[in-house]
Amino acid sequence: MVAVPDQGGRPTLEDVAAYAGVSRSTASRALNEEIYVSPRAREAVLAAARDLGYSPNQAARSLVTKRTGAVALVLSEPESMVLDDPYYLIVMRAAFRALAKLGSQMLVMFVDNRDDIPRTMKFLDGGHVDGVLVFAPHIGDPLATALRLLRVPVVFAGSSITNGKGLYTVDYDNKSGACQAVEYLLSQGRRRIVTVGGPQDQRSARDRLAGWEATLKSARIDPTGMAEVADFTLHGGEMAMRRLLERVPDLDAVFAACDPMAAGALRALKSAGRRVPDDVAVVGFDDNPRLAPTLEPPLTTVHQDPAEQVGEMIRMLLQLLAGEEPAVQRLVLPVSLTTRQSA
Amino acid sequence: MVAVPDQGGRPTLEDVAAYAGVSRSTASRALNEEIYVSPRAREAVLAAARDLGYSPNQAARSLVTKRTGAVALVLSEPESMVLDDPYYLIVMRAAFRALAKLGSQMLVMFVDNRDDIPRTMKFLDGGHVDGVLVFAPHIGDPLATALRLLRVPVVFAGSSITNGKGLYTVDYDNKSGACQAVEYLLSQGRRRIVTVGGPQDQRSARDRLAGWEATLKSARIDPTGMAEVADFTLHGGEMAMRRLLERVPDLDAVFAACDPMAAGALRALKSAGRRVPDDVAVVGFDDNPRLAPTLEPPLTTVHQDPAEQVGEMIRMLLQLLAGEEPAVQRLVLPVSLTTRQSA
DNA sequence: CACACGTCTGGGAGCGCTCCCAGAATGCCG
DNA sequence: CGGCATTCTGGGAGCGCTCCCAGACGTGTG
Repeated sequence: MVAVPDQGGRPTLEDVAAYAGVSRSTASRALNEEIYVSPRAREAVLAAARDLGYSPNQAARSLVTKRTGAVALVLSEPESMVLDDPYYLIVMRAAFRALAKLGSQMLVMFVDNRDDIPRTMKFLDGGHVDGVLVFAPHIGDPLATALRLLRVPVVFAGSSITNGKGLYTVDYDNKSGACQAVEYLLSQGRRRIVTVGGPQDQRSARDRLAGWEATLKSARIDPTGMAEVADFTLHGGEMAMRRLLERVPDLDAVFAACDPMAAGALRALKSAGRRVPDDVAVVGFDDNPRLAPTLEPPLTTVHQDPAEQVGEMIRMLLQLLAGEEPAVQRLVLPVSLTTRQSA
Repeated sequence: MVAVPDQGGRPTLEDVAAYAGVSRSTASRALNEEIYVSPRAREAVLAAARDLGYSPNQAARSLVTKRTGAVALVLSEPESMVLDDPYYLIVMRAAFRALAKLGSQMLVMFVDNRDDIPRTMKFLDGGHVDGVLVFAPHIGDPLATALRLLRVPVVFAGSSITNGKGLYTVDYDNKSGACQAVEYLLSQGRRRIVTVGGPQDQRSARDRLAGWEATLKSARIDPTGMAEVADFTLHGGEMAMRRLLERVPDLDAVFAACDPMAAGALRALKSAGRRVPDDVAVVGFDDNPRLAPTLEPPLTTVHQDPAEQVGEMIRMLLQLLAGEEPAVQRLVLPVSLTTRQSA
C-alpha cells in the first residue's frame, strides 16, 4: 500500500447537506434516487453536489452496504502463452464493458504460477470484491481448486474443473464444434481428415480432439495416426502439419483445434505445394476476427465469441450475488461453423 | 452495483481480539506489524486470525487511512488497435506485478471513445483509487486533457501531452532510437534508406520519423520521397513497403517504425525477390520478444521494454503519492539497438 | 372534527477499522 | 527502594456513509 498526500478536504455528504440546507439523510436519499424526497430538496441537493464537486466515498458506502462494487477477473495462464493471442484482451474488454454497465469495476489479477496463489486467495477472500470470474483453462490447475474455498461467488470459464456442486461454469460446446467441422468436411467428400490438436492439458483441446475422433469413427474411418498435437500457436501448428504431411501424404483435409494453428497448417501446406482448398481443405476453431477472415484463403472455422461467454459468466455471477440459484450450473454455449474459402 | 448475499458473519478485528484475549487496539497493532506489541500478544493474535480465517475489511481501513490500495491503469485506444498487438498485455502484466509487490491492486479501465470519458473521469475522481497510470498515445486525445483535472496523481506513458506543469510522463527516446538505427545502416554502407513510419497522430511515430529524417539530412542524404506511413500493423507495413519498392527501386535499407511493420516489410521484400540483408537491410523498432527474434532473418531492431517503462511510471507515481516531487517530471528512457541478422 | 394514512424529514446508531491518549506494567539507574 | 524512562495495553473517538425510526407535515375519509 502506498502513501497518499492530503486530498485537501474533499466534500462529504454532510457538506452537501449543509450547503443545500437539508439533513444528511435527505441528501443521501436525493443522491441515491430514492422515493420520498420532495422535488425541491432533490434539486437543492443535486445542485449542491454539483457546486461542491461532490463524489461519494466508496469506502464508507461499502462499509455499510457490504458491497464493494468490484468484480475480480482472474487469469491463470503462464505469461508466455498469454502473449501470443489477443484472446484475453478480448475477454478483458468484454468483461470491462459488461461490468461497467452494471456500475461495477473490474479488477484484473494474473496468476502465472503456484507462488501467486496464496496472495491471490488472500486478496479475493479479503472482501475486496463481490464476485470472481476465472479463466483457468488447464486441467488440474491448483488455483481452480483453491478458488472453490472462497466465500464469494465464483464463476469459471471453460470446464476444466469438473467435480463438485456449487461450481458454476460457462463453456462452449467444443466437442460439438469439432463434430460439425468434421461432418462438414465429410459432406464435402473428404475422407483423409487429419487433425492438429491442442495441448491435452486443456479441456477444450481434449474435447475438440474427441469430437474429431468420434465423428470419424461414426463414419467408419480409422483415425489412427491421423492426429498431431501442438501448443495452440502458429509455429506449433506449422510443425505439426509438416509431420502429418510426412506421415499421411494422401491427406485431403485438416481440422485444426484453433485458428493460429490453422494458419500454421496453411503455411506448411503452401510450402509443400498443396493447394487449399483444392488439394486439402482446412477448418479452424475460434473464428478469431483478426485472423480467420484475413488468411489466404479465408478460413472456414468454428465460430465462438469470448465476449458472449464473458457476458454469460457475468449474468450467472449476478444471479449468485442476488442469492438466486442459476437455472444451470454448467452452461454450455452452442457453436456453429462459419464457412469461408478454405473448406 | 450488484447485490450481495449474506456473507455469514465474517470475523472482525473485534472477534480476533476477543479470541486472543486482547483488546482491539492490540490486535490491530499485531496484525499491522507495529512495534510495541509483546511477543506473547502478537502470537496470540496471529493464531486467532488464522483460526478464525480473519481478513481485514478493506473498506473500513480505507475509510480511516484515506487510502484505497488501488491504482487505475487507463488504456485509451480504440478497440481495433488493441487487439493486434500484445503490447498492452505486457503493460498490464508488468503493472500488475509491480503494484502487487507494493500491496496495491490494479484496476484496469478501457477508454474506446469520447463517450467513455465522463464515466471514467467520474470514477477516477470518486476517490476509488490512489493514483492513475495512463496510456493515451494519440496526440490530442481528449481523455488526456480531462485527466489533468483529476484530484489524484496521474502519470502518463509517452509524451503526447506536452504542455503544462504538474504533468508527469515516462517515455522512451524514440528519436534517438531512430537515429541509432539509421546511423547503424549508414555505417554499414547503406545510402538509399527508406522508412515505413507509424500513424502520425502518435507522438512516438512522429519522433521516429523525425529521427530518421534528421539523421539522413545530417549525412547529406535527401529524404524526399523515401518515407511511407502505415498503421503499425504487419499488413500496413507490407503495403507501405510495396509502395516504396515501386517508388524507390534502388533502395538498400528500410527502417520500420515498429516490429510488426518490419515483419510486413520483410514479407514484401521477399515476394519482390530481394534478399535480406544482402540486397536490403531491415531495422525495426520495439524488440518485441515474440516477434523480432523469430522473424526470418531475425530482426535487428531498437530495443525497448514496456515493463521497464511501467516500472518507472509506478516509481514516479509512488513519489507523488508520498508527497515528494519527482526529480524529473518528464522522464525519457534511453534505447539501444539490438543487432541480429536483418541488418 | 377526529382519525388514519401517505409523504417527507432529521437524528441516531453503527458498519470495522486506525489513531490518539491515558495509564499500567516493566526495566534500570542511583 | 524511589524515581524515571521505556514498553506495552485498552478505551474512546471518529472516518463518511446507509439504514432505521420517530415524528412533522399534508390530504382524504368517516
